[in-house]
Amino acid sequence: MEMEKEYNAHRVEEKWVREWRDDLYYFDWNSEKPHFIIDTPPPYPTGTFHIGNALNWCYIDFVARYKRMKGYEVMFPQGWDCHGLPTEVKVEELHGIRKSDVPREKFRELCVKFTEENIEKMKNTMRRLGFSIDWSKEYITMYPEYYRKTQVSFVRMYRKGLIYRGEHPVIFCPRCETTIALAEIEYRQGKTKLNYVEFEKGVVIATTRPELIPACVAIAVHPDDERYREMAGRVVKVPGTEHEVRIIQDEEVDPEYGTGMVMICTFGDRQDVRWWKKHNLELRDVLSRDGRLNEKAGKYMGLTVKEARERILEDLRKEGKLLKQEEVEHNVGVCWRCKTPVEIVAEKQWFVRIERERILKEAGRIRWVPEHMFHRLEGWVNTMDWDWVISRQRVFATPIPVWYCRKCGNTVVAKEEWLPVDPTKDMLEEPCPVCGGREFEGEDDVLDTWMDSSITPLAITGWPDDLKEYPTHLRPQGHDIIRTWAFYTILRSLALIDEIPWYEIVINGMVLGEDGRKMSKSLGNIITPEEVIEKYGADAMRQWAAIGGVMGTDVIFSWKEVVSASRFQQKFWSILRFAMTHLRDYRPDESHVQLLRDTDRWILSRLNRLVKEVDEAMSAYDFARAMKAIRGFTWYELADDYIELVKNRLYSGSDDEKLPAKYTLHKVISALIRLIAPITPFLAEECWQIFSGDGSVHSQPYPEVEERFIDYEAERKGYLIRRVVEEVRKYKHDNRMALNAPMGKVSVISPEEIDVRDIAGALNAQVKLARSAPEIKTRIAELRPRYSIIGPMFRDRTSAVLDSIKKLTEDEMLKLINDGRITIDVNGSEIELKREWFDVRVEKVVGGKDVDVLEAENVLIIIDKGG
RNA sequence: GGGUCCGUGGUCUAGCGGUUAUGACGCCUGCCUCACACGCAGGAGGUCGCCGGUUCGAAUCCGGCCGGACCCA
Repeated sequence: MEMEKEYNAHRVEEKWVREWRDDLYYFDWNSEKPHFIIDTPPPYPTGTFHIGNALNWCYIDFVARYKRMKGYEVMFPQGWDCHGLPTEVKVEELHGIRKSDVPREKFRELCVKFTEENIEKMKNTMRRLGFSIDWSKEYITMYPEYYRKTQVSFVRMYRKGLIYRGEHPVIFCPRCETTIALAEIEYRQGKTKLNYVEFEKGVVIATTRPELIPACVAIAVHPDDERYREMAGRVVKVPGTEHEVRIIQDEEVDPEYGTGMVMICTFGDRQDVRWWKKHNLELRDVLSRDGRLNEKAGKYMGLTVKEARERILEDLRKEGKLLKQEEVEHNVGVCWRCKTPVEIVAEKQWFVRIERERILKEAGRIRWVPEHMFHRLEGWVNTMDWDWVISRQRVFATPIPVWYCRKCGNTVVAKEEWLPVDPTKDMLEEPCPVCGGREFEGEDDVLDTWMDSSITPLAITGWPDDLKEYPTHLRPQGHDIIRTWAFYTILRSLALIDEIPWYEIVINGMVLGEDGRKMSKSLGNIITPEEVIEKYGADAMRQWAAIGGVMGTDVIFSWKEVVSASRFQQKFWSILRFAMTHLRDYRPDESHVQLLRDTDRWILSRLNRLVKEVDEAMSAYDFARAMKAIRGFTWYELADDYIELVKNRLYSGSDDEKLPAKYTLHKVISALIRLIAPITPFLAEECWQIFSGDGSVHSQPYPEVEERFIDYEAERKGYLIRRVVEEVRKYKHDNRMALNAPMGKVSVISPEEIDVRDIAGALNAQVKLARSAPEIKTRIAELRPRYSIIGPMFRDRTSAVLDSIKKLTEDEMLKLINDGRITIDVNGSEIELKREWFDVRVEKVVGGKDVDVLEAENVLIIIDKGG
């Protein structure tokens, strides 16, 4: 097969997308190989697989392909976390309806159809990127076979007392008209007015939320605050209302803020909730879920929060009770989906109990990569003071499998064998176990989407019917969802089966735009995977992902990196193209090992150390190190040096000279193709077909380190050979000679025996090796101690030793060089110095005028200019 | 306000106790040398954020300061 000069990434990649069969990646529970199960993130099917997803999946795919080649049976499933408000909103827009305009069931169907289409779109991108997903393990949370599992998890946790229904303040998003969990709040910084409001003479509170004055249930001051000490216990009237509140004391009041007098209302913020609970205060829930004040707000009833704010301030001003307003910085909690400021309301909701100590203790048993990401979880768990609200007032979600008896109000939770159910349409067959009533109200709240996605490791391992293996091996995810997905999954796994969900969790960073900022529409710095593929192909993009950064850190998208990645592919292709002209008919034969020359042994040693390094880096999820090592070796050692050195031998050497070079080239190419396979699967496959044609590269074993080839002496010799060639090339360059210009006779004077065959080939010169050069006198110009040797050897005596070295005479230095050692006196004690502790720079006195002398390391190169 | 991570040539980055600080991109010079001009061979460019401390020796360890990012209140 003729290889084209240019590597055509698009043609190659599209070909393999078509030709690879899905069953190449099927996971088999019955396989004898050690299993490696990855609990992959189920993305939200928005219809676009964005570049952040791409980074995450590249990492997963590197691991999956690497582990497969290392002999593991790898499960790389793919799920879709379908439920949730964004889809509801999209569907409403798409059909120009409100969800209440059509029957619940009909609306759900529209959402399902919409989601299915989005999944299809995203799958195409994922296939094009070459991810080795086991599509037979795909799960979709909106389908009954999955959400049945969510419902089973609900029922089991309810029976264990870990889920309860109760009245407690919860975060509420007026825009989404639903409760949300603490984890779903974001904070936005902004400016607002701090209002000084006089309740009575001497009782002036400072508040940023005057609209909640009707919800005031107490006034608090710091117990040590001299100003208000005698006021504690007093009862004051709340302006604009008929009710009265008491002044109480609490250490958490900040005397410095405002007047040092704070109004507690139900509820302005989470601090209010804490005070309300601690002091057992009355509940004045003036805010309804439509975002308007209710009858408890008296004359302000029916106003929105914003309107109420204006009206109340106006009234206060009229009465002269608004003493002053000042601008302050404050943080407002907003809904993470729609960025609307959230409110706190108290309502009957379903909750999951949070066992903080247990979760932290168990989470500590999981290996976190990078380690410090565990602190994120720790920090989050330690600030959670409420349980997890799991009921949502939405439609497109897993139904809560519960009914309420119309007669006695008893709560009936479904039995497992009834699941899946939808209590809004499935009626209960059995009578109420308490009163025997037959009339029930189905729960029409639904479950938080995280209830679906927090059981993914269980779902993929067969729970609840047939749990095959647990914990899973790896959870790869972004640091943005530590407090949600990671946290909830750990919680649920412990709650349901008393086991951690995974042995290991690796946390990746976010993708930033080329300007180093978060990608966003408004900044216009969004890059899509599609445009990267279109310009440079999937492998180039995957290389960017690999090399972009260390696990856990954010990665800046960079076209430059993508371009240099595609250049590397061309380089790799060219190397293969060269190699194949010599390997076409070559069959590797162990008898060729004895013919290996210094350059061959050098590159083989380097290759095997490369395999070791890349293997270690891959297993530590350090893809950047792996990729950099591969690139560096391929480009700067194999291509620039080894190939340049052996070219002459391959083109015009004898068989005994050619065969070891071919043997070496074969080894190196075979290993390299397999090393790059997890990162650039398309390039690797194409190259493997040309090189070997023996099955898919993705079914090959990972290269093994062959210890017999690791040879530091060969590496030193190889290094010397490269240095000699480098020096002479520089000489040719400086003398404006073409690099391949013939140059007559060259003598290499080396203290060590090195093979000059390839030096001669690379320089286009006759090269002879000599051990000594009697016609050249040398003078020691500099004797530089190697601190890395001398320091550790002499420790605190180093300075003294160095001083004595400085005092060495020329003769003593010569003796050291010629004999390899010399004994000197250091503060009265005898110390033997050795040749190898020094770097030596010599100046030479040349005998004949027609000779140039170069030096590399300890080697002299004498160029016969008469040539 | 608390926590975490991070400040290395113009830009990005490796190194995290021991020679003259790694590499890439960009820049300059020369070369179409039979794998590759998406290339080859050379070259210029750095007070390793600042100040102290530990040490024979600090980009590297410790403390403080300055600056940035993220997470949380």
